[in-house]
Amino acid sequence: MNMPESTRARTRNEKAILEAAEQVFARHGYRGASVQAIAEAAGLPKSNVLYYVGSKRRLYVALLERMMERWNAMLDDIRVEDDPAEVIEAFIRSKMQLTQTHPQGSRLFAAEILGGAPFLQEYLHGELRDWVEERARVFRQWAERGQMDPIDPVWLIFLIWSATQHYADFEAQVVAITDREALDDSDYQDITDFLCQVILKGCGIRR
Amino acid sequence: MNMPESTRARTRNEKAILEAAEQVFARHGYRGASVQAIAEAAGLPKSNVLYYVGSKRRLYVALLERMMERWNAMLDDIRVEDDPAEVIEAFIRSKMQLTQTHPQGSRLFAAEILGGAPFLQEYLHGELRDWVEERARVFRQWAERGQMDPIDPVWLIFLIWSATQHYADFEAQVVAITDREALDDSDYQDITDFLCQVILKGCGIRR
DNA sequence: TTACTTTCTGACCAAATGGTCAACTATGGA
DNA sequence: TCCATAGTTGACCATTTGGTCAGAAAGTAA
Repeated sequence: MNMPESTRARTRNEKAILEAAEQVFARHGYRGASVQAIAEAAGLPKSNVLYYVGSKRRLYVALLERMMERWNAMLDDIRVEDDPAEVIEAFIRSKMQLTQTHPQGSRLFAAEILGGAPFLQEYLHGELRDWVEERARVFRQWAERGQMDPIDPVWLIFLIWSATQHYADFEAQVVAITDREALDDSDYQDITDFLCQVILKGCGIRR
Repeated sequence: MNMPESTRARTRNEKAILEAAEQVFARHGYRGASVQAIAEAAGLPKSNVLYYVGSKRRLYVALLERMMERWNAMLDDIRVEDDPAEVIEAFIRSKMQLTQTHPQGSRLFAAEILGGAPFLQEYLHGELRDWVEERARVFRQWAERGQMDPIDPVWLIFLIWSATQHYADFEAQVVAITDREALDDSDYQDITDFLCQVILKGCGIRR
């Protein structure tokens, strides 16, 4: 990796800006975040941040897109012939891993939805909805075959999303109530195992 | 109710302000909300809003306190002799009702936690933590008696909180994916039944 | 009516907002 | 070396921010 100094600085700064911005946007939402605060968190002058990202709006959109990419990378295929237990467990585990590895991104996403998802309407109504319906179809077939209870698949997907997302979005609450400084790997292991157990059993899926 | 005009106007305006503020704070968080926007939503001049509430900060705190009162009103007592199925089902149902009747308040609360809960540290570490531990103790005894599976009670409480809260906080997502304009009473009935069924069964609670 | 209190509001303020720009300093290839 | 390009930044701008205040308006009680 023998890069010219200029591009090295560029990538370094861009990374610092994205990281800082994700933090600030997650904490305060789009309106509540200030370019000044982001610049300070990145250790750069405000003008320099704007030189790199163009505008606050574009920075925000770029972060949302990065998060959607991570999300999409998680969403693998599914077939009726697959084993329900395996698929749903893998689903819970990968969603939980996303939460654990990108809590800031999770919170950024949450803040966007909380605010009425003004930038994500298209994505939610398009790609994501299709993905949910595709899964739902398979879940219903599993239920018909008696491989799981006849529950509404969409509510099940929301249950998994909410239960996992919670540990990023409500981290402050979780940490306060469990009297920890932060959740560590073994906590996340425990929680993931707990969720797999309760949800699979709750849906009548044998494993 | 024959009130003098002055007090009638006062109560009317205060109500309008609280409602408008809950909406704006929920949508944009503390920093992102502007007194101007709240005033417009309440149909009053900004100066008038500040005349009533003193400051943005005090308005925000008053709203959080109102939400905590609603929350506390929901949290009833629990004893080891009670029936687990009944208690947990009632718990899920009352939490869901809070979500349904006060979605703005739910979102306000969520935004506060997302931002690191700067105004709620005390409450989370005090009252709420005590309440959770009290419940957890009883859950553990139920598990020992074989009335439910030996799961971590705190994760269970978080599961119920997250799964219910989700339908207020992520309403924009739910609405987009299910292609509705809004969730109605029968939707909430279905979801509540679904959650009771899956969670009770998932915890090995017979009913 | 009069006297007094409460409600209301436009004008105003210092500070912060997102964004522009001209001037400056690297950097890297010729 | 020289030059063009890229990176950097403080000064600056119009607008918005939360909040104050003087005084107008309206209600209340005698």
